[in-house]
Amino acid sequence: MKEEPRYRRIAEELRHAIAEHAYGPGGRLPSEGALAEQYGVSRGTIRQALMLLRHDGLVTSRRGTRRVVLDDAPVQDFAQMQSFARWARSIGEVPDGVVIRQGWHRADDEEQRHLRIGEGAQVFRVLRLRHLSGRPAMLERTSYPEPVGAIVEPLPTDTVSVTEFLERGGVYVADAEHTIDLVRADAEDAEHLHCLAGDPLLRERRRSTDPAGVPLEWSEDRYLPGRVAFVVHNSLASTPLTRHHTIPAPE
Amino acid sequence: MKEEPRYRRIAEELRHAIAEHAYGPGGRLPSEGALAEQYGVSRGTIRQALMLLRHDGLVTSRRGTRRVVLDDAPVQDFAQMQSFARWARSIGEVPDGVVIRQGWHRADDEEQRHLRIGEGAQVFRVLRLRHLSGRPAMLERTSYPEPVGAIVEPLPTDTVSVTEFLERGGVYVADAEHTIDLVRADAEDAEHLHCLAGDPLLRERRRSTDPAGVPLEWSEDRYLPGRVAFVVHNSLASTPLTRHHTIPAPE
DNA sequence: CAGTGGTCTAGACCACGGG
DNA sequence: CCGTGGTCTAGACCACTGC
Repeated sequence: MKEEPRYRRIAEELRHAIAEHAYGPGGRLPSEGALAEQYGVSRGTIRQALMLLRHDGLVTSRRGTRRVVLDDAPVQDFAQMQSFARWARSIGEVPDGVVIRQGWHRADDEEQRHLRIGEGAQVFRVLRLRHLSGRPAMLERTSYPEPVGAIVEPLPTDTVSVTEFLERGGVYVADAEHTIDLVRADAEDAEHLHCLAGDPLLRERRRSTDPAGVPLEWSEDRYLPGRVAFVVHNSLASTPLTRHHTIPAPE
Repeated sequence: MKEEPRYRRIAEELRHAIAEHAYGPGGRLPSEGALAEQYGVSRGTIRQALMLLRHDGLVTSRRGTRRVVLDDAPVQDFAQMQSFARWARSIGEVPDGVVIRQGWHRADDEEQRHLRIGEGAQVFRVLRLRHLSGRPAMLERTSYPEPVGAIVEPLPTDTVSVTEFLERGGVYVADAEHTIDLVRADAEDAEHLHCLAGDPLLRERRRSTDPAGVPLEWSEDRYLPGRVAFVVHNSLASTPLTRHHTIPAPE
């Protein structure tokens, strides 16, 4: 069992206090000094905890006044964003996953670029259909570089959570970059998602990396519209969301 | 003129050094101690600077080894994400905006909730069409609460950047929450974006707040597909991106 | 004006990675 | 084992808000 650092545990306590409306919404948090005394830690540690809440958009912070509690609490952690199965369970749905096709291939240009691998390298491609409580929700095309692919390959095709299995194998995701846009269903999408070719889908392309910055997967996920939305919090303190121009592809 | 804090200026310098491939990609940054000495500041200040780069996904960080430079540099700041005009200029396009309709109304339920205002309150609604280098790109339906609406109302209808005007009026955005999903064009969308009713559009709903957490605007922006994508960086260190379940609306 | 959060310092100890 | 970043402390001064 790992011991979480002090500031994370404090942040967790404050999260719960806020969720139970101990202060607001619109209410004011105690001052940093008061919290430091209350928890028996230094002000610096309290500030680390509050920084976490700030990045999640749970509290404001400005010089001169106490922090103000915002009403909306987007309570979701990195693990839930990273794993379809975990996310589904957290919203009370039953996740499900079926491999439609998988195999080793020579990496194409896009895979070489996103997985940062050389020209001759092999990747393990998996086409997987995801259900939410029995209904098709998303079609996932994932490419794994050699070492990760070797771990994924022997998995049963109805494995619900690949992420959780990889973690047991010591593969941890630390960072992910997501690109969200819109795409039209191709014949394969249509077949598995039970829609028509040409129907619009919400697309999330994702590259996940380990703590050392080494790419672990490159995935293109296509969601049926109307069942899922992506929420991002952006602020002066940290700006993880950017808008990108895309060249109209000739397709 | 405002003096930027030391750690922000250092982060800026490191950003440039990285952009000019002084270390990588894949290279290692100097140790925190070395940087502290080099810049003549304490290690804590260096850590603040590096934290900024980490949140943007520019460098890794793990105990035991030096930080590693990642190759992709998403160089875009909060101001560019917040303002269509600024963003357009930063990618070398000419922004343009035309008000199609505007006026005061009683806030509906959604506006009351998102702008955190009472039942009788008035909002100023603006329907604005945005161009990128002359071609329609996005249709924007924004609601401003009373005080902000009063500032926006007298603006000429071809004002390119409302955000920049508001800043000159002392209205600063500090936080924004974005929800991204897919929607079908209605008759009005189709007319102004030159597409067909029913065509899919990329939708970004946004609430912006000031440093005190007071809502400044609630907006629903609909983008023509293929010209824009949203990019988010997510990590164990901060998780601003979440996936949300939406109830299939009967509309 | 007093109280707040923002910045910064100069230390300390520890957990972890890699040789 | 050494060097690294992660955590934490106990101070200090300043900028800003709100009374």
